Amino acid sequence: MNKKTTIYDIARALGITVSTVSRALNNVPTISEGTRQLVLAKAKELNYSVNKIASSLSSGRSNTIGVIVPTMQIHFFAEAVHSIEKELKKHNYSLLLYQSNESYSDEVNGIKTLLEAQVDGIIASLSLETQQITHFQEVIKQGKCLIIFDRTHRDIAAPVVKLNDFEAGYLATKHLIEQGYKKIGFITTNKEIAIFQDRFSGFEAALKEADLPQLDDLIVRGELSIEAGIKGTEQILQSSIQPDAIIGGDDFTAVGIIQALKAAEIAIPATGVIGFANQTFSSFITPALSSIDQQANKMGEECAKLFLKMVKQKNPYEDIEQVVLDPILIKRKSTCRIDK
Amino acid sequence: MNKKTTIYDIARALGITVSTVSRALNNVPTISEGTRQLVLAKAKELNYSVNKIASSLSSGRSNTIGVIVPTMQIHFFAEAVHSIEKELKKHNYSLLLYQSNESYSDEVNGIKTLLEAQVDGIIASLSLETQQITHFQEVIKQGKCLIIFDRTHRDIAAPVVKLNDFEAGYLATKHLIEQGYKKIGFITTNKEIAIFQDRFSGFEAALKEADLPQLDDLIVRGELSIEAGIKGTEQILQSSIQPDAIIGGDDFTAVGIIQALKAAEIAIPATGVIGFANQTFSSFITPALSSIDQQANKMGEECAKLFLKMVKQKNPYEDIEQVVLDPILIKRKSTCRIDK
DNA sequence: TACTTTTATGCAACCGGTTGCAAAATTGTT
DNA sequence: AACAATTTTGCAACCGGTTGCATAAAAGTA
Repeated sequence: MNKKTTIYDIARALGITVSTVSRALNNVPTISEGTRQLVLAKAKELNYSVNKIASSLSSGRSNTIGVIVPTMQIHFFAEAVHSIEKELKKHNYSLLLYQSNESYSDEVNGIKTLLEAQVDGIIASLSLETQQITHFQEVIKQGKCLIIFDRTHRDIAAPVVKLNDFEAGYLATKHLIEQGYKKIGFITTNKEIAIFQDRFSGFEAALKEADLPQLDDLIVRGELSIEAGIKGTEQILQSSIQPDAIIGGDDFTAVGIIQALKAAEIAIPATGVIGFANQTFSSFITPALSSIDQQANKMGEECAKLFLKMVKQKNPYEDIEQVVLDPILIKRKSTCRIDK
Repeated sequence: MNKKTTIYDIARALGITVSTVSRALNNVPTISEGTRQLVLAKAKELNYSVNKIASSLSSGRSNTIGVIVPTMQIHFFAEAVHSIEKELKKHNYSLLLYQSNESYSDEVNGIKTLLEAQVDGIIASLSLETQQITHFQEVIKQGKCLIIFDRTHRDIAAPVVKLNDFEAGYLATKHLIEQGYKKIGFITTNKEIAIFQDRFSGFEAALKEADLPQLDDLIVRGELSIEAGIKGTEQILQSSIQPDAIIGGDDFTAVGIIQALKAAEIAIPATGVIGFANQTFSSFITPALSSIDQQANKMGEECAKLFLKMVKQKNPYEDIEQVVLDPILIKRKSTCRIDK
């Protein structure tokens, strides 16, 4: 492979200047139609292809956006990244991907890397470990667009896209109550993460609204996983009160709940089970698991749109927008003992 | 935000040249320890951060790799990308992500975009539509490292990382035979994609080896999906021969098979079911689905390693390597009527 | 035809680093 | 102390575009 052709080659071949060539290639209005065509033709002839690196350096815009997510192994994030990429691609942005692997130091490093790469903006969801947020403030300080989604942090003065998790918890609980369940358990995480706390608050609110007691024996705080769902359910079943429904902090936990109930020969949906996230598998496990959809795609889309809007503004942090998506209740067998 | 500090600022502050600063920051051995320390200290003081764009332009290396996958919505690809990113990050490479969305023209565009971005290499898995491969040849022609994984194409003269899909089909079938299943059905795609064809060939080989007949009535070619699994199973059940096991072209199809068998009140694993991919959900549906693990993570890792190896060579296409991973049989309830 | 406007192009600096080669500074040798 | 060998640093070109400003060319007007 001989050296790649540059605008200098085109200019030389045509006996014009590189500035003219540059303008022709970028459809700058001040160029005459005639030369534009000449340049385009010659560019094609020489198999020219821009060097975006050079272009970025001189223009100061990289047309690249950085995305930091905990891990692509979590389907929700893969889905969100999918949508972000799909949306931004339409506007000629490329996506630099960085996984924090749920580690604070990796996340800090990710921000550093992306800033060094001169991204035009960063869309991020925080790692479970993250407490300090100076690295995010640095992004803002540099005047780059920053958007936080799903796993947010109240102290970051940047636009946010998230689910109304309170509403999610409320919806799930209210649905159970409407189905006649009264003694409702909840297996969730003991970590202080906003989304999980909010879900729980929604749960509490729905109970209060229906004048139902919150039964502490039915509430387990630990991990979120199939295993944790099983253990949690076993623990609940040993308490003096028998639950007639259990909410899983996420769908994996809910699967564990289902397995434990089956093992204990407790019928579902006589005893109801619901989870959060509406994972792919939720619809086809037995019984099909009711869940609250987290709208990963919509969230990714909104992030992308928000970025496109911000990047156009002189001062992106003028008024900080907050997009709160409504959760969607997906009713399936595991909670429907009345209708259906 | 005032302008970012550059090596010029550091040089000026220290009364030395930018070349010296550059060398100090890059740990070039020809620099004296004294000045290196001075530069590093001043860099920290001024909160300096490299501009990788500038660095890339002048050095000719972007330290970025492009990854093209059909879509992150497919868990296998998300998982592979996860591993690629994780592995390459260790070696200071960043990852530009591009989804072809199973579209040929998008894929072509992806290659173009990544080349323009001056990536040091591209790791790709082909879209279902792709027949022409000139865009990949362009990558090779430019001397950039190209690695194809999973969805490969015989005419691309680049290293490949893939699963031994023949072996996968063979393993699945042999396992069924060992479990005493004799009338084995297969629901697969009608598309001519190597991996699926290979799986089927493995199926045929295992049957032949065991002197079992290949029962055409039990073979359905169409789509791969839960729906297709259900439809396919219904079709098979209507044939004159009743199957005692059915293989799903992927785990989703296998889930459909399970659902259809349940609906027809046919017991599993009296009638066996096995799929391919070992999706997350496979282990916890009822009955737990046996499957062939596709080793997404391992595949990603191997791609990364292969790239790191190639990128060091003067002529990356000297001898083209091919990494073929062995599939792993995951035995679960859905096929284990003997032991366990 | 001469002069003003309005395009279209060229000039040249700039973006922020990297790197081969030469020159200067140090160190070593006798 | 003089000279050679070695280590450090500086010089300057280069990577491949972009863009504000000036100038040349084309078009419009009187």
